[in-house]
Amino acid sequence: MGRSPCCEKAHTNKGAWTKDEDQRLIDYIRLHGEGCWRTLPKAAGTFSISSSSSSSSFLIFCIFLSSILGLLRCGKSCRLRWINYLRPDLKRGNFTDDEDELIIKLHSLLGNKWSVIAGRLPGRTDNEIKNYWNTHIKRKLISRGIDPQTHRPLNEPAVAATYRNHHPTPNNSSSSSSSVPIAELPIMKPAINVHSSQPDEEGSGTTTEMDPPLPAADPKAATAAVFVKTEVNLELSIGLLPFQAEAARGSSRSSAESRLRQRSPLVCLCYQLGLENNNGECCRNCQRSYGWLCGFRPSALGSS
DNA sequence: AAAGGGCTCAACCGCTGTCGC
DNA sequence: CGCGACAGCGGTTGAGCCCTT
Repeated sequence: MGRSPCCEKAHTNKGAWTKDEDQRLIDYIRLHGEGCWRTLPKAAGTFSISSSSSSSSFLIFCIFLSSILGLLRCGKSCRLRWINYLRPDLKRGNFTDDEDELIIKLHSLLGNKWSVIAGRLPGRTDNEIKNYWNTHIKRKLISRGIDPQTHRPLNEPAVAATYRNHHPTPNNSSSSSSSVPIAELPIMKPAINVHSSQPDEEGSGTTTEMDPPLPAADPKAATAAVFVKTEVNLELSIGLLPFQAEAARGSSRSSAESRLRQRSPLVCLCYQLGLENNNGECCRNCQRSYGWLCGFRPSALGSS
């Protein structure tokens, strides 16, 4: 179950925004800046009604106000409208081929982390990229014979399929009994040069290389990418650790972490990046020498 | 010209993570 | 430590547009 809706549906406008509503929102944000989306609508002439705070007098006031203004939008709707449509730095128009390729490469690295991908494409929003992916790029990849989810050939050799059956991923969870040496497997080489350079000052977002690192303002996105000047082999193995084994370690972790642990199993990610760990350290969970991100939970890679 | 099927994209919904009390 | 409020994310929906018949 999620949280209760941020507004009472009966008292809010839905659907397309009018120019008047847009202008009201722009004026308010120009004056006060972004943030406090829940309180913004009231101040801007639209308003939200929290189900927890709607006293009857306030409700009557809201209804009275709405009859005058004819505007009712919840804060969430305001935020979305601003971010996806009204923001002055938005780039309008078609995606360029370079942007296409960058999106494809970023998606192959990050999956459906639209907000992180959008962070690498100045002037584009996560919603826009998500829509564009679903309507254009998916088809483009399929026409190239590439699976848009796995970024692997649609009718790839049986050997690789067999390997993945043995090493299931979220996109491929079936099982098989045969085994193939890792060395024989085709390696997904995105041929992306990931540089350890300075932040993207130009913000052009038009390069087909994934050269500049993610902006410092987006540290989680930075975590998700790899900043080493090399070609990256993104073969990835994921192993689930039993809770009991973890509990046996008897670690004294924070309550927040214990709460997190209740939600998701500990995942050992050993990135076979084609890079040996310089320090020669081993992952304590799987004993692989090239693991550098081990023993964290899937949410640790989250984008928000 | 009309019908209807497909496509696009703005907006909504449900959920998670974080923070403050 | 538990709970509620909030911001933000990704998936989904549906109105309107476009194209074909």
